[in-house]
Amino acid sequence: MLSNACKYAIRSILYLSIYSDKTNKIGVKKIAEELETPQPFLAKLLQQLTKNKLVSSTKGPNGGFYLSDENRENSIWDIVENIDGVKKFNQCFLGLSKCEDANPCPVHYIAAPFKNKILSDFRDKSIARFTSEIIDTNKVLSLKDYDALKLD
Amino acid sequence: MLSNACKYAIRSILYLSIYSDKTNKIGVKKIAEELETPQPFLAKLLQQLTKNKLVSSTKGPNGGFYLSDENRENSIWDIVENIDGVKKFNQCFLGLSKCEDANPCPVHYIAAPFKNKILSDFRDKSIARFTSEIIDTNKVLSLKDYDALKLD
DNA sequence: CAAAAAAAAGATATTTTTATCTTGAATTAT
DNA sequence: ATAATTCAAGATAAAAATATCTTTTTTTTG
Repeated sequence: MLSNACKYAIRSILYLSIYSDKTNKIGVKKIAEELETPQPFLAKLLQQLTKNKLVSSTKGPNGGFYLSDENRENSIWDIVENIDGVKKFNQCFLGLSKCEDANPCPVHYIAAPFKNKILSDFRDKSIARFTSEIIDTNKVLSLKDYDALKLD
Repeated sequence: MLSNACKYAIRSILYLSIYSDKTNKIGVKKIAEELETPQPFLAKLLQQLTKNKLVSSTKGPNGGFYLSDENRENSIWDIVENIDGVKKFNQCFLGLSKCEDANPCPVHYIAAPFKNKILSDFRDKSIARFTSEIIDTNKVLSLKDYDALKLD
């Protein structure tokens, strides 16, 4: 459904949303370690996300990546669009080119409600809101993170 | 969630379940045309499925692929296991290595019920039963197929 | 039996995804 | 200013998924 790249991107942004701000930037190395993702690959992703205004960055000592208030107004869906494109997400679970209510594949009525739920979760909430719900309901972004939150 | 290969395989077997039997075998060419899948790729897949007893075949004139009664006792899940393996299917929607109720990713409680529903649909029904439900509820396996069913 | 048909097998090719490496540019702290 | 730090950019590499091609084997029909 989502590529690795997209999963990394989503988790990175949520991570930055929780742990960074203008005065507390985080380097790729740290992010990659915390989320247990391949570092150079993540660097490329963050580069792309920065170019597309989903993430902010500054160079130099104490530089790194962070989410600005504007960045936090975006949605998870914006990330998906940016990395995978919407096409991939909308594809039929069994690969039919035009699976819909009128000519549903054998699992259409199971898959469609799920997709709609995910979609509204991804599209209708800002990163800011999404993040506060993560914190409120004790969700995790990585196993390392999980332990960290537990110890808080 | 499922690879193209796996989607092709599932649709092929359902197609064979509907349209073939011991006395009415269908060649790759026909199947690939009907399902709108790449022919040589599908040939390889059917070869593998045949070797693993999920599909039956005979060579020579009037030969081709078909589903035996034994083949129909398998489940869709058997196909998934055979082509993609279970790992892929069970992976966390956001890529966490151990996403579960105890340490859920941000969309775990949306994704998990969906996966369970699909899983029980795939695992707890025989191909035979799955197929009869497809016919009863007018599901489709391809757009060509859709038209064919409409005209029946 | 010969020829044709169709799958089986194995080799190869292409594309996409994932990942890494190297060099350059910007920023900041000293 | 300068050195250290960190991201940016571009090139390259490796792996996986997708797709094709060629040859062989089996079967059937004429």
